[in-house]
Amino acid sequence: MALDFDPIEEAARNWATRGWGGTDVMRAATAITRAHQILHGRIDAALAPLDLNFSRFEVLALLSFTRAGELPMGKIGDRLQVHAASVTNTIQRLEALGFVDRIRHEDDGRTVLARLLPAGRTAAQSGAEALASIDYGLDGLEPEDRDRVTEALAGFRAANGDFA
Amino acid sequence: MALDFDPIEEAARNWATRGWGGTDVMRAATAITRAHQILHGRIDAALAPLDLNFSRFEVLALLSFTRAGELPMGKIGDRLQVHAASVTNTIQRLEALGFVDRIRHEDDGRTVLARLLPAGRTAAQSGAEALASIDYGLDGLEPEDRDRVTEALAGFRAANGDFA
DNA sequence: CGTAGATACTTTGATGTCCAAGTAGTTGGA
DNA sequence: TCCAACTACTTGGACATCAAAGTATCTACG
Repeated sequence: MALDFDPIEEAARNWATRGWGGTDVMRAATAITRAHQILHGRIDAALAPLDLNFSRFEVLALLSFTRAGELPMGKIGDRLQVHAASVTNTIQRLEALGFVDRIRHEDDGRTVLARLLPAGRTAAQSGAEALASIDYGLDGLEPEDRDRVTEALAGFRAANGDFA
Repeated sequence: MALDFDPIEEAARNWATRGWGGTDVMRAATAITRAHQILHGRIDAALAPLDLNFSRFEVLALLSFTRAGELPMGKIGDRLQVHAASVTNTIQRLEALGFVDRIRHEDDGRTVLARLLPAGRTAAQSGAEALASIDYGLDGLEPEDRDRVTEALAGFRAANGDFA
């Protein structure tokens, strides 16, 4: 289904012809969007055999990086920048899969801790290997471009409240 | 809600510590994902007052670039790289808003053409202005970084079947 | 011709995300 | 001590996306 021209350049030409302005940012934004679509598809495909998708893997990876293997729901949302309701949903899936369970916080009755189970730790490890084996979906991005993209976008993220 | 550290660099450190490999691609992929989240949120917010979101705007823009202001549903999906069912859904919304209508193809009874209506053309114009006014969501991305991101990702997209 | 297979689109169902509202527990000031 | 405001999470509803199945139409080949 590949087109025989770059749809972004085509759109940029039309954009400029209409005098719509901001052509360079339009191109960059569209490139990011399309790259994300490709990435997301490849990553989810690689994780599917493990009953994971990217969101679920991110949670398992985050938990496996903590000392106790557990985190409050709210902290997970903060770190992964997703809505609290999405965290609830994701944790419910992981719980059904036997990868995590939920426990009450000792001192604060409002807080629910997601706790990594042995099967979840194994799944995180397998997921990391699966992602490494497909170059994290970035097969085709030249090594020197990887850091360039990372650096260019780091400034953008910082300027937009992603971190201080 | 902003963190006081870069969560990507933090994840990269943990990643490397665990010997999970592919740290540089992980950083690039995560940066693209987060940038996309920020972009998408800003773009949708800018378009919301016009009863549009990014998908709907893309369709209107695409139609406005054609000579006759109409395209088969399938072509729209090809150009925007979205599933046929999503095109059906998006066109139904745009139809309910009075921005497009659907007509039968003269020669092929299977084909449905989405046709831009005057209100839709106006909305596309307004949307383009709204996006230009927020720098297409890329406020904070330095001008010299814009083309750098576009170029770096063009190679990636081409290598992944986006276009020839 | 007639029909099997291809094509174009829609419908249905499963997922995932967000927002807004609801519930439960905590905290600080009168 | 008490209660109003705040915090943490869950629930329900709206939307968007995709996959797979269903419907209608077209085309190619015997």
